[in-house]
Amino acid sequence: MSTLSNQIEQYLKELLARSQSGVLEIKRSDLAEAFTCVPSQINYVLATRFSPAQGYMVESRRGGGGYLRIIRLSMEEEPNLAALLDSARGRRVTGQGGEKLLDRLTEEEFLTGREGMLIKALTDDSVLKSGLVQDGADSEALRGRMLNAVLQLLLRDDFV
Amino acid sequence: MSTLSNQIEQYLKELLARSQSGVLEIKRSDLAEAFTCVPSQINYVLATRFSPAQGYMVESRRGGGGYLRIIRLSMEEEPNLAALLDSARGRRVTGQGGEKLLDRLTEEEFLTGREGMLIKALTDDSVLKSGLVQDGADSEALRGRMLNAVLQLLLRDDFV
DNA sequence: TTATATTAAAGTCAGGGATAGTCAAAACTC
DNA sequence: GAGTTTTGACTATCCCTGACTTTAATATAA
Repeated sequence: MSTLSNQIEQYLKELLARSQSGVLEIKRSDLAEAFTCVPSQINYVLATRFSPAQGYMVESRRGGGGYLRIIRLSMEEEPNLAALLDSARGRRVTGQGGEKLLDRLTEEEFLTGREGMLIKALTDDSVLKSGLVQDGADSEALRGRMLNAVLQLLLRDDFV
Repeated sequence: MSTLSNQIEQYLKELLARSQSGVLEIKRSDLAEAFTCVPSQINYVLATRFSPAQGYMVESRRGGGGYLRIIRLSMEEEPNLAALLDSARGRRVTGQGGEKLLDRLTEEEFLTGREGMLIKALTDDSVLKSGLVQDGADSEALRGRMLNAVLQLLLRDDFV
């Protein structure tokens, strides 16, 4: 009844649930062989069912000794962060808006003072807008992606 | 899980950690025999994991009585950090290059593990290269400016 | 003693193997 | 027919090997 993609999804989520650390490492080729499908099928499953919006993120490595690493995000444990991530998805963020968010994250102790300063420095207009005209154009979109990456990282189960 | 290269890397780093002087001298042929591989495998490991950018220097000698000498470069003193900043000014930095630099700054304890992870996430290709920007070139210039900003911040007297 | 040959290292580089990623077309489901 | 799933051809990245080159020490010859 269930599609192959659903089966693979269930299998991965079961392994992940058992894993305790919230991290699952597996070889794409093994997985594909176990389910008798082409390897790229796995990428489809990951893309459609293990996105950050769905509470997961995926890292990987190619070449000999390559792997997939699926990481669970603590959406339930940190509803405030999860809500922020959700509302920030795909948003452009101004310099001021970014500072506000970072101050808030620092105040609520999701970030240390140093971390807040570092991220502010990295997301400052003086860094994102180079002398070149074109770069500056969508610096706010870039800042949005950057802050999104921060929120995602803070939600990682294995981020201590 | 681990590739041969990883194992050799770990082995060498362990020996290096045990040697108080930060210098390790070893014969390439012995090492290759110990790990049952061709000698040139060792060169691959040295090139990919013990580069100057990663905080190591390798000297060697051919012929009878030849050897490899791996030297751990320490950044204990601030002048070295300043020198790093100087050499990085205006430079474009690849994703790989950025990761290596951040790993090193973390290992030398200029950054905490969390800070390193945060900055890696912020300077990742997936963040810097939007779907809209075709030019990978620009993302490397941007990464250079970002890492420069990190180094500058680390050098500030009032940055605790 | 000097020159040459031999032996014992390490270096380089190109190619093949092992993975994973991308994308568009075909196949399937509702 | 629209949306979803599945497939496979092509690409990117990392690892490992072997043939060939270079350098240094030692042995041998003149």
